[in-house]
Amino acid sequence: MYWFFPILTYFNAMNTHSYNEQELHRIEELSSLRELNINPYPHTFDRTHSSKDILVTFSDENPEVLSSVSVAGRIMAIRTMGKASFWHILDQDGRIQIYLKKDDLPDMYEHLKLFDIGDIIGVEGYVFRTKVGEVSIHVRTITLLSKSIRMLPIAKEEITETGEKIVHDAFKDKESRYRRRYIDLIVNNDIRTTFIKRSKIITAMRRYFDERNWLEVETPILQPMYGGASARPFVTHHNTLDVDLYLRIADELYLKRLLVGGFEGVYEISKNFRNEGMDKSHNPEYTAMEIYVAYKDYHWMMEMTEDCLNTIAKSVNRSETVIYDGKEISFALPFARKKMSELFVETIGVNPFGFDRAALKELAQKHSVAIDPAANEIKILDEMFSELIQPKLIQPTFVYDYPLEMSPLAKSHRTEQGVVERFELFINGGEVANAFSELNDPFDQRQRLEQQARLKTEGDDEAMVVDEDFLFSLEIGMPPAAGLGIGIDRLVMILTGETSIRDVLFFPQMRPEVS
RNA sequence: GAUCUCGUAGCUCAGCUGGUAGAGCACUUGACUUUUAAUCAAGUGGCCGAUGGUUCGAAUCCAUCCGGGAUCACCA
Repeated sequence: MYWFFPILTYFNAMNTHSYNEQELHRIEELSSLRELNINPYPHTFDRTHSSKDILVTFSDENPEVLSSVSVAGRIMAIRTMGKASFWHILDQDGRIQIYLKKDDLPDMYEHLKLFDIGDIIGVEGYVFRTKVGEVSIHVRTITLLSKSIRMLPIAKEEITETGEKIVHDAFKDKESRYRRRYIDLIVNNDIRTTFIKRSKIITAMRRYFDERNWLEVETPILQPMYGGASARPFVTHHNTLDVDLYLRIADELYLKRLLVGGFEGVYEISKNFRNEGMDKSHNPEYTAMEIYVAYKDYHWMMEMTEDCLNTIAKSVNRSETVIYDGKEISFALPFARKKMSELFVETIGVNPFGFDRAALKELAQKHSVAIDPAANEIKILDEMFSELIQPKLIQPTFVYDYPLEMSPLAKSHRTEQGVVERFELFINGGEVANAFSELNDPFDQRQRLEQQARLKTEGDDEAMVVDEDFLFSLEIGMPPAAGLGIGIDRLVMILTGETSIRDVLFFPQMRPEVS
């Protein structure tokens, strides 16, 4: 049947894209393959091993253990020496060399010129070690599994005498890598391991919570009213209901409703959306983990947080330390704990909690912190903290006991006035986690939200809105509880050593390309 | 949003104060039955991000725009 699919058939399906000369040549190869009765897109292939399986299993003493293996992967290098060829194929675990010899592939060898870098193939053969010492597969049968039409940017890897790996002509243009991440993943081995580690971090976190019988739940992304954080939302529209809906900025208020509903430990790993700027540590959609545990407070949560992160770090890095941005970060227990007010005293010699606006402005000026003239007390305080103190918090540090006005969903401190039971975890000067003893007094919560609503009418477009149903749920009664949010992307950045959030997201947000 | 910087072949990059678009890899053809950045020989391949301007002449100079990166501002 295949000979009824000449190249003209393909032209009908390829009008929308432009092909260069090399790509047109590959499309011609498709026709040649079909004329030879070689299906360029078969349905399955049975593998016995991955590349890594073979490399770790092979032994020179007992090579016959691997006398018949089947491996599949993408052709990454072709070195033809007349009647014999050495290729490298890449599967999820890495590369392995295959050896193709004309004598052993009498029917296929001459057709191998129809195979290109980028094609996915399956091979069957026996494993041996070449003269030069590379464990390789001596191929008995080769099967085309997917013909590649587009050029792959091929980097060449050189192993120096000292064993150092040099990559020549690596695919490194950031824009192309982000826009065509699938190519990046094929070609740049490091980024693949980063994403594998990202997955393992999330798995380790989930395992930690599941082992403690906390329930993973899902709450709405499309919300009639947004809340749980201070941020500007995305707005969308539901046609049938004819209402505007918001993409969630946090899942806090829904998870607390579940505590009201009787669940005693719930968590969600959620995509959140914030309609704000983008930079090395902000993407419009990002992943957060929020967890709420009944009958606990923020002291307990601090211990759980450090233990959880310590467990994850050890699990994915096999080490309590990681080098980040040239600094050694240690996840060893316990993490440092600093009261926010004490940090102020340590840094500027005074605790500014409770200062009026004029006094705060003067203090900010004294320490050269630029302040928006319209900023209220809390914004000035916040600004001073993030300018003067936050950059110094390199090792994991819990900062706790925040000013009440900064934290409308946190419970008032049991002994201190004007302070809430809240902590944030900072690593390398960046905020990684945020937690409180959750406010469950419905009257206090109403006052705080109404204060937020006033700020909103005064022009603070990140202030929260009053969610009456949430308040109603608190009136039904929420148990005392501790809540924690962790920025997953930032945690992944630190544990993988990546300094841009775009390098821990498969598909970071980009401006659309104009065609 | 502001400033700086980049955009040349599929990839990585040269291209100087304006004068016929270059290299390596990749690709094509040929040689080579244990190579590994394989090698050797000969080739193909470009709207020089886009649009205007200056000029006899623009990849190069100028302006605007479009994308990216970095820094800053806002935020997690």
